[in-house]
Amino acid sequence: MSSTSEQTRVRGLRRPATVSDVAAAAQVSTATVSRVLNGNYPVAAATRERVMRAVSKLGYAANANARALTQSDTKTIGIIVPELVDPFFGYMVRGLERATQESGRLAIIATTSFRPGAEIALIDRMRERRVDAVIVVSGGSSDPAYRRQLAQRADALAAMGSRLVLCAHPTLDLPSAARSVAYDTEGGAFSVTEHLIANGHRRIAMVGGESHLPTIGLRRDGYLRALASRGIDIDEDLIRIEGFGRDVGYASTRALMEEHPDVTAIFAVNDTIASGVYDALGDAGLRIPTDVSVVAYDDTPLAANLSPKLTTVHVPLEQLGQEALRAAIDEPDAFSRTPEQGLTLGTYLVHRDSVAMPPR
Amino acid sequence: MSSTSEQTRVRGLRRPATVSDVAAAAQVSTATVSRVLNGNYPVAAATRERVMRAVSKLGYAANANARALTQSDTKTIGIIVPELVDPFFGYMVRGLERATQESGRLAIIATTSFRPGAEIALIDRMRERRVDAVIVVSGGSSDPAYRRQLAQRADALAAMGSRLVLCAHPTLDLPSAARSVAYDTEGGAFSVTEHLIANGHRRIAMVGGESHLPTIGLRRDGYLRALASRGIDIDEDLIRIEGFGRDVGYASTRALMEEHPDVTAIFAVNDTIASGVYDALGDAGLRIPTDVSVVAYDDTPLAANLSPKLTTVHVPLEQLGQEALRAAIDEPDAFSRTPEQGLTLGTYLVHRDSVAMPPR
DNA sequence: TTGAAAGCGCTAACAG
DNA sequence: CTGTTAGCGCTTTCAA
Repeated sequence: MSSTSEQTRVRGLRRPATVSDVAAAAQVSTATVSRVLNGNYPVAAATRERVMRAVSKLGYAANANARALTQSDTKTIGIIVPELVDPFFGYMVRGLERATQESGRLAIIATTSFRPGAEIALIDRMRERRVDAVIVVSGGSSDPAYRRQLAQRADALAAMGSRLVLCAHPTLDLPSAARSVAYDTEGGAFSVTEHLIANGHRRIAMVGGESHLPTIGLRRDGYLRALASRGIDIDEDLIRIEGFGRDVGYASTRALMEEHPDVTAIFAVNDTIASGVYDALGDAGLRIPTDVSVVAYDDTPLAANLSPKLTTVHVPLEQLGQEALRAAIDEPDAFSRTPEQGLTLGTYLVHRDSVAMPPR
Repeated sequence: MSSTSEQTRVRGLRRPATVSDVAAAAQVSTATVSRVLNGNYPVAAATRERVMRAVSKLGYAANANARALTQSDTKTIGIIVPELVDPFFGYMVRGLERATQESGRLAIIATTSFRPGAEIALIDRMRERRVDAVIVVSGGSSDPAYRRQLAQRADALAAMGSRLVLCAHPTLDLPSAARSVAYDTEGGAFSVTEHLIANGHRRIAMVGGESHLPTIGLRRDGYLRALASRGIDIDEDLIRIEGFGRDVGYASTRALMEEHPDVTAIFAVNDTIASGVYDALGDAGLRIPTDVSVVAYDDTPLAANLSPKLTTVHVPLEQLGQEALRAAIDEPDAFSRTPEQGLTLGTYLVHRDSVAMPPR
């Protein structure tokens, strides 16, 4: 009881201990304190000992802000993401955050809740913090003005020795210092649609998504290309890009099957939508995959939990995050394996139980 | 093309602009620049104009680290959480992060992946950053040594004008400067069990969780108290606290129903476990709620997506996060509505379709 | 309304 | 091996 340590006894807003305090307590100079703390310079064992004792006695914690002032980096990464709860973003952020900690850094994570303009504003706030890099996950829009702003921020960051990395983000298509780590969105959509066609389907609908989102555009592109490559007519009425969420998947599917009972397969734009599709089909008395086949995109845990288990496109979410961090901190040359526009990770189809041949 | 701005033209690691640069460009002193930027001091309109022009010309972004050195706060909150992808933590972090942004701050978010010891280490790293407060979400353990360390950190933070807030965390039960925001864990478990009993159930099993986690301990306490209060014998063999995850819920339930076919109701320790219970029951040819009733805890979106929709205990996750942030930044007196140990938010039962009277 | 100068806590020459 | 000192970029008295 009587040995309560110094800093716990003195309650209230006292000034935290500084190098000088430690130096005084250990009877050395501040330079010596700095040296033992950073361990990057020879110091006599006895001295070191004395300093360490003082450090723990005073509960000293070096002021990272002061340190940042003299160093070129801050050991901080900025991460901007639309939403944290959604597993699509969640897994990417997980990969990102873990890699950040492994690199000895800490992550400032900020969400935009899809607010337009929020990304740019947050990049600026992170630039003030002098983060080693800022990583913008997905989101964004195809608006040219927005892309121009992003490119401008990329250059501003580069000018101060930092970096902008786009993760699972539509390409900027603009000369800029931004790096980018993406996945093969269009290709995944192509192969999953192709898979349906190979199974004999011709009347294939596409459900879910927001038409202004670049990612969705790419998924549709892949779908269309697959259809076209097999000479199947495009029926625009089978494309129901009417929003996100399970409910939307449900409603769109109910309407779709009512109007087009000849549809034998549905490509849900992501796993969540697919679960709505499942419900709608069930309520309409249609069995999966006997009556209608269903495929989706993302391969979140949900896919394996649906019944029948969902055939879906696997996106290497966590890996995307890891690679984005590498792109953020790697030396320029180490990253040179990705010449210009950046790295693109492959996607692949995970075959499960939601696809069969169409009923006759 | 020719009007490329200054900072975009000069590529490479140039030193970012400073107040002095701006001052020089605007022909004023650094003090004046600081004053217009902070807007907390009268400055002639013309001067202000000149400064602002220089700011945008140079692409100046104030160095937050330097600023932190002269200010008492850093506009940064530290958040430590076991995992981001899990919706239980996800929603809390969402509430936390949003409230943080609304308060004009940015959040450093770090995950522990349940690594023992990681929390303490991360608190220390955040203390170096001089965060305005660090919020530890859930996790933890009932280990006394750990609790002592936490209490010590709480005091160390308080000593430097910061603060430690425990969110949905077991109580420290130790005198310390830590604040705490929790939910009525035991009460929720009590009422959901009580609900089952009121419906006529006597053979009520409990499935899922890790016995060393304090939260699970409290959920079991509520369950036991409800049983005891109605004079129902406790059968330890109906308590299957064998781990987390859907798979565990499945396996435990299969074994349970095999050994105790007289069980008519199952209390799953959370929604995820419940989905495993659902599957197991289904595979065993048992219908919900006709043959066996199921209830759970958390009320994540999953609950409403299961069929039949799951009756579960609602936990105000996002609100918990918001309140934790309030506790983190509120003036001492404003927070005084929570006298000592902190705030406890209520839980309540959400009645859906997974409970019925037991079969005869 | 503006400027000069001190100082926040730390690190990195540069001397000894 | 250790100490002195000069900043890093900003805010803030104190004067003008």
